[in-house]
Amino acid sequence: MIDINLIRSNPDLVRENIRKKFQDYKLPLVDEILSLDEKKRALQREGDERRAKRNDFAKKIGVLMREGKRDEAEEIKRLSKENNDAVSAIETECAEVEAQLKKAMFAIPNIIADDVPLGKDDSCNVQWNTYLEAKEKSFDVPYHLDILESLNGIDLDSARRTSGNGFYYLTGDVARLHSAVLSYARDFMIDKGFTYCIPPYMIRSDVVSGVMSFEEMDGMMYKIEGEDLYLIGTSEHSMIGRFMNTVIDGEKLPLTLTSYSPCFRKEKGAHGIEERGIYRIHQFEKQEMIVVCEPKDSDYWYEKLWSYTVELFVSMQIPVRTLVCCSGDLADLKYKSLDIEAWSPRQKKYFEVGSCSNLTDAQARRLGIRYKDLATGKNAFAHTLNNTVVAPPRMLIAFLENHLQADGRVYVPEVLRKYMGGKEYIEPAKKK
RNA sequence: GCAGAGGUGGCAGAGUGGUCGAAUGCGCACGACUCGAAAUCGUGUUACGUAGGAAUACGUACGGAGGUUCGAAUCCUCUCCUCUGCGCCA
Repeated sequence: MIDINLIRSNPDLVRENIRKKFQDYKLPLVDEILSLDEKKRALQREGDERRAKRNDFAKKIGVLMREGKRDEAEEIKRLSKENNDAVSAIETECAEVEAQLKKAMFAIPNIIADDVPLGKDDSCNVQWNTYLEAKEKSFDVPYHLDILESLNGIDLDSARRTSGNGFYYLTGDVARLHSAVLSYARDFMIDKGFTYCIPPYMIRSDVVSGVMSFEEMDGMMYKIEGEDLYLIGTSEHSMIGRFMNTVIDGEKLPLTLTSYSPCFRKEKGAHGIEERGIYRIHQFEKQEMIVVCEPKDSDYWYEKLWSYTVELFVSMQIPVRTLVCCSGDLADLKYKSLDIEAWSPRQKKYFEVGSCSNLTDAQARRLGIRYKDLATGKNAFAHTLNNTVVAPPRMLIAFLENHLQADGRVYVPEVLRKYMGGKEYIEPAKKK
């Protein structure tokens, strides 16, 4: 959500931003907002006057009652009642106007950064850089499920019986590798000075509706029956919800946090051959990074955040590239965003393993995340950023494909070995 | 889960229907005193919205949502949270 003052003072900038995002159908919203805003303020002025009157009447009645002037008090009571009817009429209308205004404001996209490339959809995203050489293998790399099976590392049949499609059992060294990657990623971020955090895995509906739209919620969130609780789709939900409607002491900024959580997603409407296996699933685990900072620092942290993920993947010897998200592919709350993609030697292309976003103050304004500015002593909206550190098991696809050897073994990079009992290779299961 | 107690400003803590945005204390800021400090004294010190250049004015907010009333921190209903005891349990 953007600052309404920006629409009041510079509606053309807001319109231009909407055009840049190829959302021309939203252009009428700007004028709609301006007129609703004016209407709301007029109603508020009128309501304030009426309420001032009500307070006045009430005081007078109090005085008259004490003095025992019953009749006069009754007369003012009658006037006050009339006035109160007007107050409730205005309040009802004002609430309606406010609801319309809020709805329209939610639809206005955040102002995007100047350096965001313009484009209609993800086909216009721009490769920024590559890290490590994306080498082709000397042999045909099998589909990740086949690699997992060759390692005796997955049981999808049982998972389908116990939980249905989109779930998995990871077993043996693969399960251990899964944990090893998360443990390594956790320690990696702690070494970068981030505070490790394990958040609630369920959140209330008011937090859910704060962090996402109704459509997103419907498509993603699992609800706990009989409770006002939802399983989180990412730890960002509970990590950002943590600061909802709070004022953070300016001295405590920036908050640099890294959180672990399982993530649960309905993934409504997901299908396709490349999604067979553990690419798109209902349950996965993720190490995330969250930064809450002063506005002047968010550009700095944005660059830091994505570079940490790159560094992490490189240290595990997995080639990655960075892909700058174009204007049309950028979610409405985002100022800028960059995907981290890992190399798939099987598909001979990169695929997404993480996403880094600077939301500037849009998310904070929506959720009421403020900080006390040290210099001015005033409260202001903070900037929020988030980025994936690593999210297995999807990330394991890249891992297995890149580290599979011709003999069927899977190489374990040095940095992970201490989490893998010192193993240098994961051995394939013996054929019967 | 059951029973009891409670949720008020940065903190502690009064206030049980009417000049209450809220006593008092602490903290904090500024000033006086002082060579300087402590102590003391004085002044100030919530947030959000609307109007205004500003001083300021008005409105809203006493966990949250509704209700009663001319008027609610105060009464009623629901709900959330905290504490104490009991129960249950990794």
